Amino acid sequence: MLSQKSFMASLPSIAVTCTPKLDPDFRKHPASYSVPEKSPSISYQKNQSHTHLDGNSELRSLDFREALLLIKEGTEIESSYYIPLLQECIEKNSVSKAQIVHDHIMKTGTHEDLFIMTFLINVYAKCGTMDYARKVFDNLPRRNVVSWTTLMTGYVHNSQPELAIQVFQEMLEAGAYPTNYTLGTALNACSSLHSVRLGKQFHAYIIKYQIDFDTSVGNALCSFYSKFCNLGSAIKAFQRISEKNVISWTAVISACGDNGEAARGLKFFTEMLSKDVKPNEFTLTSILSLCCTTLCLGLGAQIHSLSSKLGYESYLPIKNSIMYLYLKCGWVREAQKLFDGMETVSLVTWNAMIAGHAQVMDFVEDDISAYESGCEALNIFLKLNQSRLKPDLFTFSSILTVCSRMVALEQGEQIHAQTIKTGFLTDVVVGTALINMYSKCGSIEKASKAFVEMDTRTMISWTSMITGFSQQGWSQQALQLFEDMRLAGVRPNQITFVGVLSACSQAGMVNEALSYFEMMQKEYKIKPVMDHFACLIDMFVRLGRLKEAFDFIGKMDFEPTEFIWSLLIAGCRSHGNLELGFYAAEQLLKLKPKDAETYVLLLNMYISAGRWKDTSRVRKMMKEEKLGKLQDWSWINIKEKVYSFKPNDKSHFHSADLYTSLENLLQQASSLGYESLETMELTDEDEEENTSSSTAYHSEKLAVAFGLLNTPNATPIRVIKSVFMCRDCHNFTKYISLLTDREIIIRDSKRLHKFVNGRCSCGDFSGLP
DNA sequence: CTAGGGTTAG
Repeated sequence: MLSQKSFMASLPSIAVTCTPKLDPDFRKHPASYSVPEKSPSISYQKNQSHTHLDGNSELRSLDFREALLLIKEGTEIESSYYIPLLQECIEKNSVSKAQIVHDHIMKTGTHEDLFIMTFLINVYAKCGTMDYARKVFDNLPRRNVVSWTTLMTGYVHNSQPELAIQVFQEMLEAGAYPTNYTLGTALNACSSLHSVRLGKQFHAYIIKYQIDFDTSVGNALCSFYSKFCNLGSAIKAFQRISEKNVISWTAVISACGDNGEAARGLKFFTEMLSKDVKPNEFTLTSILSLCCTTLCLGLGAQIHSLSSKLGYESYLPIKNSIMYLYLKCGWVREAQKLFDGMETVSLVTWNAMIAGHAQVMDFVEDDISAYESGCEALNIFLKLNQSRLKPDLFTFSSILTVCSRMVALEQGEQIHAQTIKTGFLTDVVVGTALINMYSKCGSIEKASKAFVEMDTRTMISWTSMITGFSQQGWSQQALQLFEDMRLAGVRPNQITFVGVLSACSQAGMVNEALSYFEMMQKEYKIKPVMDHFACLIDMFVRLGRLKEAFDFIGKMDFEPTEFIWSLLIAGCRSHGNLELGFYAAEQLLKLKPKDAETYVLLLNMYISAGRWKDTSRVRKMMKEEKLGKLQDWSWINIKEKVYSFKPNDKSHFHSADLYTSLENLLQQASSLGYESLETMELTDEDEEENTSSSTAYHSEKLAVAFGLLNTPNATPIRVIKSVFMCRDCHNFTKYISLLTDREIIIRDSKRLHKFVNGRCSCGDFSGLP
């Protein structure tokens, strides 16, 4: 590994020994690489193969050899004869073909030709065989800056940026001058090396020799700064380019996209069009990627038709982006159709499908559809594993997220094993996704182990672990970890503080919560958002300090959301402050909530207070807002099979046993002091089944009972529920955990609940209806 | 030299 120091030491010497002028010949370099317009006769095969030889490689390789036979071995020939053949090697990614040509070149004496040999280096590099590329380079009769640069580029593309920098040094020592291309490649090496310092040195050098106006230098600078999240410098570098080409525009557009400024990227795109710069396939994919982050389906469709017009219709990255855009916008069927119709797919295609379904899980209205999307993602992952392609770090981070959202521990553990085998666990994003998988499945110890075993951690890794501790009710550990994070010099963000404040809230640590709230604003200059206030209000409500909670709402400099009022209402209900509760309910109704759960909360409050006028008013509003009934479903995953339950579900095998065991549990719990609260009407009125039965069971009770009957003793039970848990079920589940000595993990639409020994990790969240 | 796919939230 090359140390940065050695390069820094050598920089001044370039400054002294190099003339400010660039190598006068470098500008000829790109032109001489293109195929001559009048190609020699043997090049006809290339075109032919494009039209109808697809899938007939045997015939093709015969032609390839015949082409070489046309030239007598030993006769010196022009390098341009080899170019089409070598280009074919690149297209086919064929090292063996390259070796045949290479052999021929040696025998005909063409190896004296520096141009053809440099091209050969390029071929081996593109095929991923840097050892061969290096050998060709080492045996070159002479070297020029182009051959040095080609070798460097090869190392950068093959993830060996340190060797690229080393070659740069060798080049300087050999007395060659860097060109704009060399410097561009060097900058790319710095990006891959994650070395801002080294890159800035190159920038200084570039400024010194006043070549920042150069197109390829400027392009490289733009993407270099973009990769280090310095969008301002990236844009500056772009603006200094005197002759901006498509690549410059594409670079600045993707810089905006990569740094979360999609709208700005789109502005550059319109500016580019107004200057009559024609977008190429790279530009179009960048724009489509912006559409994905901004969910601009309409623009995406326009770009789609534009790309067809420009002839990039069948270009795979564009197809992948369109498919991903469809998924992200919820057009699952259209995406699936596109996927099914693709004759060639890449790993990116699979990954986009999996990641897309993971996103669909996150935004679909009901958890039932979310669960189905998750199953679909797992199926796609299974199919990918059966294909010739192998999952990579992108696949693993997405699929682990799917497992965490599905609370699918068994699948998650298998994937964990796979990440170890394939070596992808060393990737920090995969590692972070693993932490989340374990913590969302209620295995906080394993999450913590995964965290400890990481080589490097990002801010998100720390945040995930802090949030994980907090969600499991391990407030002390969460706060301790936050202090460790600060000591490690990692800067927390908004989301980190959500975790910290929620930890304080659960532990009822009012003073700590308020001081962290202040620290966030004063020390880290982070503006509090709704989630931070929600944590604090939740804290006061839990403590029964409703007045303070209410006063805090007044301190916010924005309008309270549905969630804030819901917290207060649920709190007022459990602490018996009806007056404040009704007031909050009026405020909430003014907002015309869009969330069916909120209405059900209100409905139940009014029903239990006997306020029939208000009850019918709320029902009317629900109809006006076109909100359907809540569907109470629960799922449990046992031995990779999924069982789903509706309330009072009797459709399962041995369901009589299920109800008997629930009755038993109910009796035992009652003897320990459990009192059934009035059961919340989750599914709203008109359900005769509910009203006729004296003991109505919400779906999670059935799923838990099913789990108890069908898993060995002491096995944790993991259930997902489509709507929020009601207080009665929450309370009853505490007793079940105590009576059966089991861990019961229930993830509802709002939170994670882990019941152990009669207690829940949510610390009796105040938002329980 | 430029592109498509990944991790954190009440």
